[in-house]
Amino acid sequence: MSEFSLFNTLTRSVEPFAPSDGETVKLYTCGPTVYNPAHLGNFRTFLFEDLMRRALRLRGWKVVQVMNLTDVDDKIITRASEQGKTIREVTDPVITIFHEDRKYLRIEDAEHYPRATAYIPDMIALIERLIANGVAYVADDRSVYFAIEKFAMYGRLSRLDTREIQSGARVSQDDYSKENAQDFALWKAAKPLDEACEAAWDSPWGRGRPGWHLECSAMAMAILGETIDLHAGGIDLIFPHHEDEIAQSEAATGKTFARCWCHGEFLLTDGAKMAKRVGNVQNVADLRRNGVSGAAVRHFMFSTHYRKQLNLSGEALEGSIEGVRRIGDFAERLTAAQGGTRGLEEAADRLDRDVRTAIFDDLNAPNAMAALFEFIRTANKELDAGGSEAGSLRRAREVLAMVNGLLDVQPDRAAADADLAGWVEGQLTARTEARARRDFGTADAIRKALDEKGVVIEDTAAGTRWKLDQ
RNA sequence: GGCGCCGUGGCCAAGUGGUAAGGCGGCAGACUGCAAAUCUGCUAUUCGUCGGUUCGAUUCCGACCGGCGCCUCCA
Repeated sequence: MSEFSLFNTLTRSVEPFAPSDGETVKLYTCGPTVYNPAHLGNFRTFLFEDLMRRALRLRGWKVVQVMNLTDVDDKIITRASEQGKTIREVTDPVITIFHEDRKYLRIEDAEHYPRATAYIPDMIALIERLIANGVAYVADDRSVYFAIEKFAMYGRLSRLDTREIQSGARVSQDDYSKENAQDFALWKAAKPLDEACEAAWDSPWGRGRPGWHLECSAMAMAILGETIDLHAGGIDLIFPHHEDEIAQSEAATGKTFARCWCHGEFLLTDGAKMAKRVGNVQNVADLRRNGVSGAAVRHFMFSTHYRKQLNLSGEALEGSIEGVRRIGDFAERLTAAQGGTRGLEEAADRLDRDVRTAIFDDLNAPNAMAALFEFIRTANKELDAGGSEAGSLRRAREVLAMVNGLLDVQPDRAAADADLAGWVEGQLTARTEARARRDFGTADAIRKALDEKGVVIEDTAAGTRWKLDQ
C-alpha cells in the first residue's frame, strides 16, 4: 500500500499518517460561526478539508468527519440584539445558506454537523472535570477560566512563548475578570444582552454560555472520543483556538487530543487576507452571480498547494474557468468514444499512479491536476487515432472517474430545456442544409443566432454537436 | 518587539544539489467552407538581489530588497 503523509503543525514537518485503528480516520474540522454567510476564504479551508477526506478515503480508510457549527458567540449575540432576534433566529437561516454554498462547491457532507448549543451539557461536564483537576477556576464574575500556567505544554502547537507576547500584539482586555490576562474563558457569565437573545444556560456557576474553544473540545470528544486522528482548520486557528483546545482537552483527559494537526493557508484578495474586518470579502453568492461554477472554484482553489497563500484574481479565475471547460469537453468525448488504444490504457495507468502519488504526498493537488491535464492531452491524441479496444476505454473512464471523485472539477453541463433543445435542433437542420448547398452566409447567420442564445456548436465528421456555453 | 511563511515566463503554479512539470493566455502550423474542439511547434539559457559552500544551486548557508501572516476569540 502506498504511503500517506501530511504536514503536522505540531512537528512542522511532513510525516506518515494513518488512523490509530488502521481503519477509520476520526477527523475534526472547525466549521463556521454562523452569523453571516461564510466567505471564500472560509471556503478555501473547507475545500482543503473536503480534499483531505476524499484523499483519505481514496487511500482506503473510512472517514468520520465532524464539522461544528458555532451558533453561539459574541458576534451572533451582537447581531441578534441589533435585530431584536434570538440567536437561533439569526443562525438558522445562515446555516441553511452555508449548506447551499457548500453544495455549490461540491463539498461532501461531513458525517456530523453538531451545533454548539446542542452540546451545553457536555461542555459543562468538561468544565467540571477541569475544575476538579485544578486547572480551571471560577472568577468573581461567575465566569470560569482555564489557567494556562497549570498546563505545562501550553504553547507547544503555536510555538509562542507565553511570556513574550508584547508590543504590537492585540492585547485587549475584555470585559471579564480573570487572574491572568492570557487565561481563556471556558464559561462566560451571562449578561442581560445574552438573556435577551436566549444565549444563556443554567450551570453550576450560574447562568452563562460556553467559551468558543470549549465547544470544539466538547463536541470532538462527545462524537469522536478523547483522542482523534486529525484536526484541521485555517492557519489562523493555531493560536489561540487550537492551542486552547489542546490545553483544555488534555488537561481534562490526560490523553493526546489530536494526533495530527493540519492547517490551510489564507486566501488573499488584493494582496491582503480576506476577512470581514478588512472589508475585502467575496461570497459564494458573488461568484455564482457571475456564472463561476463550483467546479471552476475547486480548480482555482486546488491550483495552489493548501499550505501556500493564494491570491484571488479575476485573471486566475478565468484560467480556471477555461481549464474546467477543457476537462468537461474531454470527459464528454471519452463518454462518447467507441473504443480506445493501448496508449490510452497506458496513459490511464500513469494518471492513476501519478494522482495517488501526488495527493498522498501531503495533498499535492497542483501536481494531481498537472497529471490530469497531461492525461487529457495524451488521451485526446489517442482518441484521434481511433482504436477499438473496449478494455482500454473502460480503464480510461474508470481512472477519470477516480480522479473526479477526488478533485471533482468536472463541470456540469447545464441541460437545455426541451423548448431550447427543439429550437436548436431545428436551427442545426437548417444550417446543415445550407452548408450542403454551400450557402455559407445562411449557415454562419444561424451559427451566430445560436451563439447569441449561448449555444456553441462543433462540426465534426459525425455531424454537428452543440453544447451550452458555461 | 517576538515568531513564521513566501518571492519561478504576461497570469496561476509544481519542483529538485546536476542543469526549469502542468494550466490559462499569446504566436505559428495541421484540421475546417469559415469557425469550434483537438493536435503540433514556439512562448523563462533562467527561478527577487548580492555574496558564500559545492565539480555543479532555482534547490544548502548568509545578507539585503519586496510581499503576506500570527502574537486572545479571525478559515
